[in-house]
Amino acid sequence: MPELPEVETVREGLERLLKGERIDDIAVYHPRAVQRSEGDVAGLAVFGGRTVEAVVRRGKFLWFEMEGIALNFHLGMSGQLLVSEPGAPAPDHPHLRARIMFKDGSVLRFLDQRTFGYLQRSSLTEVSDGRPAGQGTESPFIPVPVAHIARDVLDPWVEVGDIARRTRRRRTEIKRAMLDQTLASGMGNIYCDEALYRAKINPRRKTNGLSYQRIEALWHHSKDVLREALEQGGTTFDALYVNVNGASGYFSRSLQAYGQGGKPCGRCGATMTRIQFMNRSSTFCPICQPFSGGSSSRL
DNA sequence: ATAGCGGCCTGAAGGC
DNA sequence: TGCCTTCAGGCCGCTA
Repeated sequence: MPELPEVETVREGLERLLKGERIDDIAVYHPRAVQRSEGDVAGLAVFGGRTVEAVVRRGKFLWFEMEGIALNFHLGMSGQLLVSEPGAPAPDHPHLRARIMFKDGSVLRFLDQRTFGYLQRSSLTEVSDGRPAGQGTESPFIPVPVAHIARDVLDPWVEVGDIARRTRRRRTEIKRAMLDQTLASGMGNIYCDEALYRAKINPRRKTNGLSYQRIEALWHHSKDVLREALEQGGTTFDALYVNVNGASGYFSRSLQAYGQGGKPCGRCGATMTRIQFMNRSSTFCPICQPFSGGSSSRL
């Protein structure tokens, strides 16, 4: 499951290996790998001869700036981007969805078991605040399909106070708000559970029933969780193999809430509760993260 | 406009 | 042993 830290690791690898290179050709092996792409599969031909000017990320979206247009990627649930340097093999694979061949002989392969991921040709549009559109660029231009996605919590231009104020205006459950990519992007189920655990907030608490201070603290915890995961996960990938690996070190060593249902809480020893929530699971400590009032209303 | 929910997809894991 | 069901979850698009 590539989450924001994994996508940023991939971005850094692609930037290091492919920035400045020119695309020769793109081959597509599965129709679902190209979704909502301008000109459909045939439209990808315009990338031939164009240079990768920047490799940019906002939330879990990743794109190449290519001389006025974007080649935009989303890895979905199971996507991988693998770079083979010139002369190295780039073999077929049962889940191979596309190959991007570069003039220098490099090959970028897109693999995706569950085909939730895709690549697409997109026009660029200017972001309203005029600031750099994402990690990896100074340009304020963003692919049209990404324009509605908010800045992510690791974005240097984002202000936690601003996210907190907009969160508090919502009238919904706090975890729903955290997963809403138009409020702040990049928070998946795993990192939401971890941040809520650290902030001692029940996932079903209402946004308007929490103080500004607690919501602000929650977003600071969110930022910390993502930064720590990035620091740990970013060291496990070598230069030749830009990988996305759900079993990164962070997952096995550091998770305190996600996947811990039935196990004792690391703080108080109570049994961690797992509930169904938004067609997925949500795990929390019933003592540290109570649903109603009590100690949870204080910091 | 906004909130909330269903659908997309396949391999692993568990039950019988 | 083997078949069937359940689960994982980000994002889009539909509905109210």
